[in-house]
Amino acid sequence: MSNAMTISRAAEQACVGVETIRFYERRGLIKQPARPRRGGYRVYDAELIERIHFIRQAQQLGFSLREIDELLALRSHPQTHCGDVRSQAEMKRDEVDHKIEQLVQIRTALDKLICACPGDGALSTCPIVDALARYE
Amino acid sequence: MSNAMTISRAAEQACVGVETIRFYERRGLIKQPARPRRGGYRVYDAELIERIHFIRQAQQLGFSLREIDELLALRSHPQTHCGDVRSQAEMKRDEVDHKIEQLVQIRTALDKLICACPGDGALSTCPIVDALARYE
DNA sequence: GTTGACTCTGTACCACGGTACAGAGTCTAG
DNA sequence: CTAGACTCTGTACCGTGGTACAGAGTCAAC
Repeated sequence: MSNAMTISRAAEQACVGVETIRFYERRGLIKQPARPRRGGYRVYDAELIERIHFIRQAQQLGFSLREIDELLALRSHPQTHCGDVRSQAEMKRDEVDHKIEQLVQIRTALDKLICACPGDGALSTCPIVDALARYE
Repeated sequence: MSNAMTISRAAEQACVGVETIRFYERRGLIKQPARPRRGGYRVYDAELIERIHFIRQAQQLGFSLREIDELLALRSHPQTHCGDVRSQAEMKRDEVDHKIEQLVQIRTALDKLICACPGDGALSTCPIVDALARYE
C-alpha cells in the first residue's frame, strides 16, 4: 500500500489541495473512488488526475464549475460530437469578449479621470472625487 | 412628515433597493441617520444620497466595496490631497489592465481551440476536449 | 380609529469556489 | 507495539455583494 495513490498524492499530482479534491467530489465533478474492503484509504487513479487537470484547465479558460460540469457531461456522453463542445467554447469566447469590452470602457474612464487630475492641490478640486460624486 | 425623505424615497433617488441601503449601513459605508425622538422613521438627506451615488459610480469603475470604503475615508479626511485619490485610481487602472491582459490571453486560447476544431466528427478527435485534458 | 403602506430590527439565505476543523479511523516506520 | 502521519466523515466557515423574510412599530389618509 505504500505506493498507492492516496488523496494527498493525487492532490500533489494534480497541483491542488486535498480539500479541493474533496470539494470537487462533493460537487460531483469527480467521483470518489470506492474504499477498499473493510475501510481503508481510497485509491486514486490516473484517469481521475486527468479529470482534475481538465477541470483546472477549463477554469483557466474562464469556465465556471457549473459549466465544467456540463463539459464533462458532454465528454462522457457517447452521442456527443465535436460541434457541441465547440459551441460551448464559442459561447464562452463571446462572453470573454464582452467582459473585455466592459473592462476597456472602465479603463478608459479611469484614465480620463487620472489625466484630468493635477495630482496636487486640495481634494475639493479633484476631478476624480468630483466625478464619482456626480450622478449622471 | 409626508414629504420627508424616508428610506424608500432615498432608495428611489439613489437608484438602489431599500435593502441595499440597509446593507451599506451595516457595512459602514454610509451612516444611518438618527431616528427622531420616540422612534419614528429615519430621515435621509441629500448628502447621503450623494454618497450612495459615489459608491455606485466607484463600483462601475471596478472598485470593490472595501476599496470604496478607503476612498470615502480619504475623501472625508481633511489632510487628504488630490494625489492620494489619484494614486488609488492609478492602481485600479493597472489592475484593470492586468485583468484585460489575462482575458485577452484566455480569448486567444479559446479562439485557437475553436479554429482547430472541425465542428463535426467524433468527440474523440476533438482538439478542445483534448487540450483541456492535457496537462501542460 | 382603522386600514394599508411603509419602516425598523434582526436574522437567514443566495451563488461562488473553496478552506478549516473535530473526532474517529488507518497505515507504516522504527 | 506504538508514535506520528495520513485519511475519512461531517459540518462550519471565509469573502463578495447583496436579497428576503418575520414580527413589531409607525404614519397618513379616509
